[in-house]
Amino acid sequence: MARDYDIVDIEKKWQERWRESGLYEVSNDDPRERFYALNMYPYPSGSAHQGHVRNYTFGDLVVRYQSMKGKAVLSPFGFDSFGLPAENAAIKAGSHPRIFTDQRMAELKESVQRLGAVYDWRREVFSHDPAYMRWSQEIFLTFLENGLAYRAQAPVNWCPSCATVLANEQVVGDGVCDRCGTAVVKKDLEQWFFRITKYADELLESVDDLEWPERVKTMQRNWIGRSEGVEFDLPFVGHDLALRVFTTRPDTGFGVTYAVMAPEHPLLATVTTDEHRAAVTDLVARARAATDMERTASSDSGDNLSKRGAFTGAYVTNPFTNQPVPVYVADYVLGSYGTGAIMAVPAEDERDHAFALVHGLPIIRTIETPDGHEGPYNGDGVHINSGFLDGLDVAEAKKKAADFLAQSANGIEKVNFRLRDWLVSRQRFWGCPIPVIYCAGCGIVPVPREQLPIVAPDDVKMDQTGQSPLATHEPFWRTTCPTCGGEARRETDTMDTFTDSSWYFLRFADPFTEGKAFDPEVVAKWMPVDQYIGGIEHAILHLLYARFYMKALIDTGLATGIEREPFRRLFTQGMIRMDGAKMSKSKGNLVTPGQYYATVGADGLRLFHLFVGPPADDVDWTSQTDEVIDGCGRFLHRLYRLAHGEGVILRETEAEGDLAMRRQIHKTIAKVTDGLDRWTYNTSVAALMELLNAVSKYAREGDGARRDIFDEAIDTMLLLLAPMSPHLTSEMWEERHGEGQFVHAQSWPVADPELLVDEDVVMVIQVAGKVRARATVATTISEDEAIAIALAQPEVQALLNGATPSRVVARAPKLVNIVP
RNA sequence: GCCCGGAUGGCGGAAUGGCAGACGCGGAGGACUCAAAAUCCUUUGCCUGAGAGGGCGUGUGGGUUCGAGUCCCACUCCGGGCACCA
Repeated sequence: MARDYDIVDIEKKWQERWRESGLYEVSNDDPRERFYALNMYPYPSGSAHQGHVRNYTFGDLVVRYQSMKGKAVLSPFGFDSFGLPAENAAIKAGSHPRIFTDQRMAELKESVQRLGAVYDWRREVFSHDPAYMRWSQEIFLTFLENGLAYRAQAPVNWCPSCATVLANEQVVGDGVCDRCGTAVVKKDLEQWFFRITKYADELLESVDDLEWPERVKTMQRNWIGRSEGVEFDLPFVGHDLALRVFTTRPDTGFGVTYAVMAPEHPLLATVTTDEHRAAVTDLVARARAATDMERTASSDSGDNLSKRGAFTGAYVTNPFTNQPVPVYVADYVLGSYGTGAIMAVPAEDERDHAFALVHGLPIIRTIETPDGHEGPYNGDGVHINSGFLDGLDVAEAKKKAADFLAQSANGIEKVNFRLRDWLVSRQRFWGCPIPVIYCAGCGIVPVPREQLPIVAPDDVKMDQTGQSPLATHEPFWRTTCPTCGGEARRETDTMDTFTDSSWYFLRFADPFTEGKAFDPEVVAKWMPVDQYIGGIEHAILHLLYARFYMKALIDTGLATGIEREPFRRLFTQGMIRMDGAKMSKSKGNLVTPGQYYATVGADGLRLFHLFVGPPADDVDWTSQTDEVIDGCGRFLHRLYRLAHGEGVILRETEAEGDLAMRRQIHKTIAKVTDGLDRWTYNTSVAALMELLNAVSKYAREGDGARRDIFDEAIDTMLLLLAPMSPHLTSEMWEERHGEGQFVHAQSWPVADPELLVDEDVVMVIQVAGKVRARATVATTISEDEAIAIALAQPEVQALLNGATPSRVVARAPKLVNIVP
């Protein structure tokens, strides 16, 4: 047997070479066409698992492929290093989150390097680096100055047992505290918000232009949730007040038989009559105490609903009918959406219908239902019982009703969004401190920029039952007002870690500039990200927040001359699953990559992840998986042995089969390239396997291979495989072309168009759509010639039995279909 | 409930409206070996047939087409997202 290789040695050697050579360091003034490839900012969770391997295999393939295509590729790496897991681990161990985080960052970094993924490590960024925090905080201040950050009272998650505020992520399962299991309730606290709703329209509209997976785009659209309707007044009977409501169905106004206020509605106490006050107060108290789960539970049992609504004793006048209708309070109406009150149309709205049944409220149909329809109907139809709207369809009636409300009830057409402003305050320690100071005299005072970054001290007790850990550290929060010099108090909340991951890609583009977050000119050179790669779990929040940041940074002048969308193309990879569950550390079903490095190497494991199926699909890790991984390793060994001439017969003379071999080489170039461009990596790998099979046959059987064609075949395979399995291809390329030759520094091969077209082709001859014969014909054959050949086939003659075909379809040179 | 995906051999999967099942895994048989591993070769959708061959076949039922895994309509099941947002 020909000599074989030691994959562990080879991978070690090349990983060192790549580190030393700086092959993937890219300068900001590189004149080549730019390409920004980016994997999503990872949370440093320690050694890489298969999900990481998959993610970074795809990312590294893009980097090396685009680089071989002659682009200046920006390939940075960093860590989303703030966050709860480190804080919780530190509390448990009586340690500091930084210790955990730094260690886990080192582990993940080591893992991606062991995989052979290459980055420009000079650009490394991590969220808890004071040099990064400085700019995270400055961006906050800029948002504050521009009215994009504001402070407001908001209901937060409160654990009565721990007496502390919880971040959303700490509320688990059925709305209970993840520490003690107590039901979480809402409590109003002053919180910081980012005004993301200012961009709701733009965030929604520009989704259309993104080259993103359709389902991610849909999820973004649903989350933003735009709806058009009318806002108008329902005047209270006996008060000089009106209940303002929002509806998308003004056309159903004649069917309004009651109105509903949210428990949080500011007018509720005023309009409630004394007779009903006790019941209303009771309901409001229970709504506030209810967990989100209870309140939004969609169990439409009448029992449940009856508890959740109460009559206020008040009436409003329906402007359509001029009749009074009762006003209820119910927690199925949200204080935070629309006007916090609705007109209820039980005949045409499911929720109103269910509520009306329980409370014995009248139901008046205003739209003719299809035959046999029962229950609420929200489809199109002709209006009935609707005065001036009778006979109109929904679209016509909406328009007319909106006009009517504009004249008679202060109606205005209004667009509402499901999207709320982004609550960024977190009562946690391991995050970026919010850089403001509270002064009794001056109010909210931004920390002067020259005092940034505000970094939390190390000696903070995190395991507190109270509010933010930083609030227990007096030397931190006690300060003086930068404006008046008086006693003041620092903000002790930290920012949501999603703020850190909302601009890191800009810092990657320019981590070198001192004195600002980034140089807008440099950033404009690299942005937008050409290929963003990550998990589907970030389909909504991270991507939405980063999109918002980009727009806000442009509008506040921090970024200029740059596209308003940060990520031009997005690819979301599938999950790794085992026994139906997502493979994850918390589920304890990890299959670590380490065990494969000794057998098939990182190269073989990478090849497996590319080959196992379409990159976007989930991967089921089964009992067969190890065999498939071995198969990928086997392919690499077969290539190596063939290249080293095992069983190969070489000749200088020409022979039959030479041209066919060259054709297949060039067809493979086209196929692999197409697969890489279309993210169908599994087919690219398959094409390489096919080529290897063919070359093996060509070189080992009969007359053997012409030397130059054999070399062309091997070199082409190495080039095409280089982005997938970079170590072995590097080693083999160096063996073949000499010390100092990098396969990844070569140009990506280009298929010769003349070799993509065959001289002869097998034409399929069908009778009535079934294949009955085949004939080898020239590619240039005419339709008439094709038909003549087809009709001459004995199989065709037999089936036609002398009859004249009723129809003959020719698609020369591929197919002729004869219809008897 | 609404929205988005998906369904192809024993398995992962391939296939511009034109030979369904490329490629790989697994299986079967063989070569090499004292033997095994490794490697190599042959074979492998299902039914039928000794064989040549024939028939069937891409979740179900219709449709368009000379021709449908692919396009259209209706449905079933599976996965995911959203869900009192008026």
